[in-house]
Amino acid sequence: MSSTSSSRNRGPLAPQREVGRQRVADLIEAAAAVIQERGFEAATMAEIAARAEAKIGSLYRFFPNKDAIADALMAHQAEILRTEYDALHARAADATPEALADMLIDLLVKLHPQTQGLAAMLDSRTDWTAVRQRFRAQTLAGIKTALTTCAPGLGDAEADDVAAVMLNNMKTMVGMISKDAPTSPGAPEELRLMTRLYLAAKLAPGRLGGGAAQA
Amino acid sequence: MSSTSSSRNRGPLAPQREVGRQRVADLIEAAAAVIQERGFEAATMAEIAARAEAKIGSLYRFFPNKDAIADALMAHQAEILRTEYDALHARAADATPEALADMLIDLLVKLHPQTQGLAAMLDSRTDWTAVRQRFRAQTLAGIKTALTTCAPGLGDAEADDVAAVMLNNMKTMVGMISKDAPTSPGAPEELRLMTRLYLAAKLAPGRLGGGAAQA
DNA sequence: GACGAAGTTGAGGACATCCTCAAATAGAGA
DNA sequence: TCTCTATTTGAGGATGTCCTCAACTTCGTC
Repeated sequence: MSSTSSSRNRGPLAPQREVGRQRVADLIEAAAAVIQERGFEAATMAEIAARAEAKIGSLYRFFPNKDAIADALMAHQAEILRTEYDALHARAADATPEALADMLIDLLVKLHPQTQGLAAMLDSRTDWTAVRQRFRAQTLAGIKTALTTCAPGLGDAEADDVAAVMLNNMKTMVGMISKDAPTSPGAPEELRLMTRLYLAAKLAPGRLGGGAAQA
Repeated sequence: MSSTSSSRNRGPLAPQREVGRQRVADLIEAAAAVIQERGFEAATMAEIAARAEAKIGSLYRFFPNKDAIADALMAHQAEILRTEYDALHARAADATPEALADMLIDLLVKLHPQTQGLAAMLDSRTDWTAVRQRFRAQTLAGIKTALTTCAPGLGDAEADDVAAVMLNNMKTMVGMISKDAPTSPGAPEELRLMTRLYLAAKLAPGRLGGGAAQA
């Protein structure tokens, strides 16, 4: 019954003094690091506190339980996503499909270091589908806007479909570049090539023969 | 220090009587189901035993610890992969790139139900990178062989790269089709289209204008 | 300096899970 | 039937983690 946990706990208990604000900042940073390394379940409150050079009691002063830490991290990540996609749309207006493909791919790659903690959390908890879907929807909406901004002629349903494919390509690229990924060296460039081919075919049909639109 | 756990425990303790063999089979099946539902960490020995209608002591008679169960499941999955890719290579010889794209995608989709437990395990344990990479390498080799069988002219390093991209496309398709995936309805077909476009460009260049081989 | 609120500390309660083990039972072969 | 071994059973030990709480310290304000 912890599926609604994210609504039960109102993030960190607001600190009132400067020392408290610093504590909370340190704790959040430590939590992100530990969760990224070990996953959410395996990350222990004790280790999070230790990494922030705090005692376990201090951790529990500001975060009533483990889920509250997760909530705080999520709120942080959601804000980052929002601002980044806003910035993207401005540049999507007059871009070629190939350029847009690069922009989208590079965006997630750039965001990756800050988003790693989030990914670790969403991966390690099966019962977080609601939160996961909120993030997914937010990201898909951002991509879709970029797509239709670039190619206003794209149909609505089709834009959804293309956005879904693009999101997966972006995720794949992040996975390939990620630290412990034993991918073959040329794979990222291949992925980029495929993405460009695809977006060109979808957003500027007729330029590449447009072919094979359906089996 | 449980990273070498897979080599410490020699799978299930071999049962000697028919009733024992049935127990082991039931336990493995139950373990696969529970791990798939809850993830490896959250799956408890008690629940696995209960689902197999066995007592906890019976579970520990055949599997000395939790990791032994994981090992048994992995061995099972590896065997499935091996036979399936062998079957694939026979059909890859005289296939168009588009047909090969379909074959590869449909293969993982077909395997998905049996592979779900494996995926759940590899996802929930950070310290399983060695095993994860063994599976990844095995699958990549299978894809690579299919690719070079279909297009003998493909270079060796390039085949590795293309295989990596294809594997990710296959995984993405599985994710899209999977039960709790809120993907837009046309997305799977879009992914298939992209995969076909890409393989055609790589394996039969010159047929689609070959274009944009590099930026 | 005195007061009260904010923040610190760490032992330990509550609970869940992995795993053990000794006694009981079932089944195959002599 | 008798014996020996495979298998079952389930209470409970060992361990680890989340979280509590009451005593203590620090800091801003009057």
